[in-house]
Amino acid sequence: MTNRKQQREKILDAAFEVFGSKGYYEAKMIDIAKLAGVSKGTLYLYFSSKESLYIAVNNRSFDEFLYHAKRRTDECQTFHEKLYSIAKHHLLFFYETKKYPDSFWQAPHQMPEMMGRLHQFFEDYHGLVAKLIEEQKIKNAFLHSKAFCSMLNGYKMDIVSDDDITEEDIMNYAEFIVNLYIEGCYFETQK
Amino acid sequence: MTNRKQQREKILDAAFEVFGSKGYYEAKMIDIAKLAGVSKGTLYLYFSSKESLYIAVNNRSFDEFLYHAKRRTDECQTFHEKLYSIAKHHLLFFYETKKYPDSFWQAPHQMPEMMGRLHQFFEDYHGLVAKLIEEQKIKNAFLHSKAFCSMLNGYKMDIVSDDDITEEDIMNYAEFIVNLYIEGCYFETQK
Amino acid sequence: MTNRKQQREKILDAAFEVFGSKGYYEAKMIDIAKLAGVSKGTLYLYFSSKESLYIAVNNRSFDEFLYHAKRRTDECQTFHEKLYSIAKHHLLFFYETKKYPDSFWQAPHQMPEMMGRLHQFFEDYHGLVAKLIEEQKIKNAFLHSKAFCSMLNGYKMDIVSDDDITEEDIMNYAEFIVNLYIEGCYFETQK
Amino acid sequence: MTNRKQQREKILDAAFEVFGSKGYYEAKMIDIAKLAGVSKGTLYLYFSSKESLYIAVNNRSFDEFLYHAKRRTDECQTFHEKLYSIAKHHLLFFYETKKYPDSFWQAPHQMPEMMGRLHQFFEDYHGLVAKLIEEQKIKNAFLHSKAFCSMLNGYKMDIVSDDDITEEDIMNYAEFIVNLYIEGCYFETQK
DNA sequence: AATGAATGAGACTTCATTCAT
DNA sequence: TATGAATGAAGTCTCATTCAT
Repeated sequence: MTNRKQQREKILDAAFEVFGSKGYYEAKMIDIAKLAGVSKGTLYLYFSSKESLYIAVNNRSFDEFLYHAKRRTDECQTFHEKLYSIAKHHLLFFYETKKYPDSFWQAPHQMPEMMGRLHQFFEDYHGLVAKLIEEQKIKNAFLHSKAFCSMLNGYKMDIVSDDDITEEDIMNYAEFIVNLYIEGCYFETQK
Repeated sequence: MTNRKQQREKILDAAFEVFGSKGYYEAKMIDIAKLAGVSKGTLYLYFSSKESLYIAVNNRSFDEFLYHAKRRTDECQTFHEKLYSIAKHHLLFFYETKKYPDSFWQAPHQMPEMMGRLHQFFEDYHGLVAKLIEEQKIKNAFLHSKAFCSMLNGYKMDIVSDDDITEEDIMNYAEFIVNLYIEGCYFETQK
Repeated sequence: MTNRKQQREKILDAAFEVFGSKGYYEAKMIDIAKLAGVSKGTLYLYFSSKESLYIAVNNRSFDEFLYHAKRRTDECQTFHEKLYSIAKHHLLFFYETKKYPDSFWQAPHQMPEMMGRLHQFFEDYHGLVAKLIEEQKIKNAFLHSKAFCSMLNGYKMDIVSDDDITEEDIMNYAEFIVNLYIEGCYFETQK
Repeated sequence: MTNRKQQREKILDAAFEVFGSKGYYEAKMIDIAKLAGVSKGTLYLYFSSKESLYIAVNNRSFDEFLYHAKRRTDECQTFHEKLYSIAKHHLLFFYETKKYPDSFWQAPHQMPEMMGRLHQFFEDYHGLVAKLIEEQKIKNAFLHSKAFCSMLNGYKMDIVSDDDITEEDIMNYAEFIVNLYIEGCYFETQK
């Protein structure tokens, strides 16, 4: 039924919040159940274990992230614009989910399935970005993609822990990183 | 006694291994004790709790990392060389401790003291790098530092999960990142 | 559910036995669980900690004791009868629960909540007795009450440790104390 | 050596304080050692176990109490005076050691040797008092003694928990109890 | 005689998961 | 389908006691 699907989504939403704000180990099934407005037992009707619920949450998150990343770059024309759309999307994701900082692409060790899925996500994400870079005839596009995305990642902690940060700051960050990546470190310096 | 200090180090070494390979939550005090060759109770003679042991391990790790990072850049002359020494040191740290991937500067949530210490470490590290950058008359040196170091961080996963990676690969990575940072994305491209 | 209340009572009963016969510190949660026929974890569904279970046991005991003490004195007419009903009730409580000698109104130190509750119990009990005494126009009724009840308490150890004591002995004790309290030490002596 | 005896006393003093203020179970050997100014190991050179130290502390306390009780009654003439000296001594003991309320003649269950010793103490104490009572040709002197001493015990909690109580209050209590015991409950009432 | 580092049994408590209703 | 009471394995931490120095 669509009802079953709705219930599943409700649980995933709750799990996203709880896993995201507490981390996998501090998150308790009972908290997720309460937040979803169902009983503990019901969680197990939809997901076979805490771990599989965690993986499902992440999968949904990954898919959504990639879907929007792709859609937005497709709407852009120039290389600069495309990179900028990636950067914005990436940083805004941090900004919009800053209440759930543990939801950011980390896998608890000793959880091989999740590790694999995480790898695949990065593969896909970097593949997306690498394609943009390749179009510029730049070699080692995958390496470039990792470098570029890593710079974005590096601002996560700032975004998460700075309470006063604004959406405008995010845009400036994004612009800064794109310029730095394209032109190198002296881009703001008078020659 | 020097003996007491040795014992403490022995425990810290064991804790580094276990926390580093399993992560905070999957690490068990009994495993640390066994690896250190002492009893469970002894751990508590040196550290008041699992959490404080974890923090002590990280503190030692941070201090050592910063100490060497500083020493090595001091031995270099040019800007390029200095950045390269940072990059090498950073990536080699990942490489040498790849068996303990969870030892890389992550703080479990809900552990405020550790979070604070982690912040301070990054502050110190970025301060170190920012000084190098400032000497080049580059503005927003702290932002630059975060971008540069984040690129280094971005290769962590590759280093950790690629079994065939060599020390030479590390050097090439380092060189690549320094060039990318200084010259921008077209540095290998023929104009 | 009535079931939930029954389960709670079952646990309280078991806890009364174990705490009562071993004392707070020697009592083990696992023993209480076994005696109640439930698992360790179940105890914590009904009581948040060993300490709170202990307090709950005592509260129930206090309430019951006071309830019956009051009911029985209300059925009596003369001062002598009323005191005698108190004395009987008090000593019979010792007699009937002699297998659980640690259940007698002691609070482990370092347990402030329990200490407070114990105080309140004595306040209530002495208030009950003091009212009887006041009706006799006797001054300092609270002091009298403490003296009277203390005499009863003084026989606890005899009752608990003497295996051959009978219910008749208890009655004689009670009668003795009432007479001693009312008439003074020469009540059995020929002038 | 006398030195050995001094050391022993020092430990007993410390143990009295710690056991007395925390109770047997909450008292830690390390605290006793620290307070005595010796090491943990040293405790075991003088006492074979925590339990035997506890018993030794109590034994010393019992002996001292009885010694003084006896000496003081011997100095009195009349029955009233003798009872009053007992009452004063008993209540002043509570008063002077009110910082160590757990030192008052309680034996943790599951400690048979201590239970036995406690019994013997009461036997001795009541024997002392019973002799005074017997001299008055009162029958059942032992029962009387228990009643009398129990009344004294009953004020322990007041003495311990009332911070503002004075030595004069103690004397009044003592006088009150002696009168009550001798004359009965109407002793202050106008006939 | 004195120390104090080391031990390890054992206690309380948590929580993912199950299953009767 | 949904519940939530019950389970019990497992983990952290304590502390009396020992023993090499």
